[in-house]
Amino acid sequence: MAVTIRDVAREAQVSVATVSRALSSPDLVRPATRDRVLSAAAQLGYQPNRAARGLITGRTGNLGIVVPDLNNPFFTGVLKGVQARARQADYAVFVADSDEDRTTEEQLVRAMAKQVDGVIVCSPGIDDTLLYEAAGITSLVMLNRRLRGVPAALMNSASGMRQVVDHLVALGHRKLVYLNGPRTSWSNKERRRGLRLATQQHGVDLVELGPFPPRYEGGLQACDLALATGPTAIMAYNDIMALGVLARLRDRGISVPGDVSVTGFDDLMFAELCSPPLTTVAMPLAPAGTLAVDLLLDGLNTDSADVRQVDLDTQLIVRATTAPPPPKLHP
Amino acid sequence: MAVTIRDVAREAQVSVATVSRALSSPDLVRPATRDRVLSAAAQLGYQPNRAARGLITGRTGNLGIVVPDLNNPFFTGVLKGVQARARQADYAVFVADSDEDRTTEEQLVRAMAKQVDGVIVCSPGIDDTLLYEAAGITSLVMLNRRLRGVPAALMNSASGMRQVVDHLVALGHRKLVYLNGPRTSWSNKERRRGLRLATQQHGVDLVELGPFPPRYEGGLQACDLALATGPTAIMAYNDIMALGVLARLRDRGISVPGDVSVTGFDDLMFAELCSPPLTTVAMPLAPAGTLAVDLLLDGLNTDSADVRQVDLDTQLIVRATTAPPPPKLHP
DNA sequence: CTGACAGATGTAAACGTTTTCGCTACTTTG
DNA sequence: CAAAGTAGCGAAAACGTTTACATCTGTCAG
Repeated sequence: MAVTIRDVAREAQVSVATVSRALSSPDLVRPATRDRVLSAAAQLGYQPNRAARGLITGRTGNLGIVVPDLNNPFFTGVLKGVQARARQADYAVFVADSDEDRTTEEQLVRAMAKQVDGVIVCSPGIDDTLLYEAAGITSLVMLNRRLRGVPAALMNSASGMRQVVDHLVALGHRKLVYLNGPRTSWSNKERRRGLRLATQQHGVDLVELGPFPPRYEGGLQACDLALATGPTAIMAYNDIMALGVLARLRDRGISVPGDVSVTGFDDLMFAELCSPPLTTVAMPLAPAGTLAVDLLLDGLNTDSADVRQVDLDTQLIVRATTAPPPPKLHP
Repeated sequence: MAVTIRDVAREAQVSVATVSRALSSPDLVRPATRDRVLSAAAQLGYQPNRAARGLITGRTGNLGIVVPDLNNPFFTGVLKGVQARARQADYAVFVADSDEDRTTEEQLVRAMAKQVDGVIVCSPGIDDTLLYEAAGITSLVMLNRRLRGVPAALMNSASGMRQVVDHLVALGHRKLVYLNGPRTSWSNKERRRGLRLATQQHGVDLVELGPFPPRYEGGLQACDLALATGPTAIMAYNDIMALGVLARLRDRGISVPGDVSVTGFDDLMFAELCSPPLTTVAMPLAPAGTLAVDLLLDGLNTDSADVRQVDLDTQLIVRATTAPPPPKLHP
């Protein structure tokens, strides 16, 4: 049926061992025979059977990524980076969607472990203990989550939040409110950390609300609570929530950024397209994806035991939802 | 290292053959021994090595999907369906992003072919001949594209477009303009087909413009051209273009839906969230994904040579961008 | 000239399954 | 009761690689 290494061997008048060597470690065979093998392989259109190779080497040439929701542009952004880098390294990518469910998430990692050389986990939710357990089965790289002894590709949310606060304070805002995302999320913790530091340093008021579901509806709900605290700027956990805030503000006839400023986080596509365009923090999604792959491959190829946790920079994108606060009515 | 079938055999006091049978064709072994094997396997945490199995069966237990752009929510919608159905059937999913590039698209299909039992192709761009060639290497299922002899999961765009026209005509619109997407796209052809039929039948005016790039910028550009033809309703090829149209209309101070109605296509997330919420056509994305997997598995398991091309229904979603046209100023 | 050594290649074992074939023991049938 | 089938199971071959080991040739040092 398919052309095997044996066919190439016959065509090139050598043994299968020589063919294998000529292809995988070329410096072990004489140049003349190597050329004969290579041209024979090319002529027959030979492609090694990865299953057979994997059976003996223990390597699959695959890697996996498990994400909570493929419909979330955040994750597809990193997936895109993962995909591209993996292809360069001649790896194939398994993708699994956990539907935000922790138990299936764990099942997925476990099921993948058998067929991949490593897996990238983008899971705000899943338990530490389960992750450590999974790390025992296969090599792991975490995305946006710090776990002792496990390599990680991190995006510097704290720095992004600091940039937001700096920006708002520079505009003259003194009463800020932050709408929390999920309590368990590492990203939310980081954002709060950056937030606390920056607001304390600037000596401005900060009210924290939530947690809210990081969704449009969460933004709608949070908006009214936020307004009740009388802020001049509302910082949402992410862009989708910010979109909900914007919608609710419009419904209530409150002008953005005239009466109140709004910021998001993530810089998803619609942040640029909504109206007014959203001031937000751009996350290095694709770079984080490629970095995650690099970390994974590093861990596989070098037997050094150093686990690297790399921080990537984030960048405030100023658009049209932030402006100086309105002048005080009763000075 | 890992627990193999031999370990299970020893534990259960049977031969490896019996273990294999107990797991893959349980009715071939006596219930008593089957139970012994199963409990031994469970106790040891045995998981079959898929590479070894694939080596002998010729099946990999994987399937692939190649999409033009992972950042496009349309494709992640179907990917999500694919992923879910594949998992139910105990298949793993390779995903590849071609970055809208035809040559890499072909390379990807070719590279995947070796490691999967079949691949789902969501490619408006790639050549027919290349696809037929690929179909020779592995089993193929097309998404939203009709190709003789190749199974396909199709979404009935024509019907969706008909629903749009019916809706607009019922509101009283008589001058419609359609903004074409890519000429080569099967979906665009289908939408035009439905459009032509419906407008002729209703006897209303239709102006076609374009093709435009199916993006936000395409919508901006198309909007001005559309207005110049004096329509009361603008139908965009897809939601993203419609978003551009809405933005441009707002900039020009034209009220939606007061002065002009706008419709999109696809019902992506932001269609519901933008303002005003967009009247559009919902596409069965996830169902199409699961259908594609079913078609693929059908083709693999049954040796019947019938190729099925299944149409899925689309559904008009009326939101706030459509209304009766403004009364004529000069009657 | 001999021994050792290096380079190039071949032989065969191994990887973990599935599956064909054959064997045994039992059941059915004439 | 003999012949023929059948159910249940084990032995071993096969899948397509990689790689440890063996073999062979030639070169070089002594």
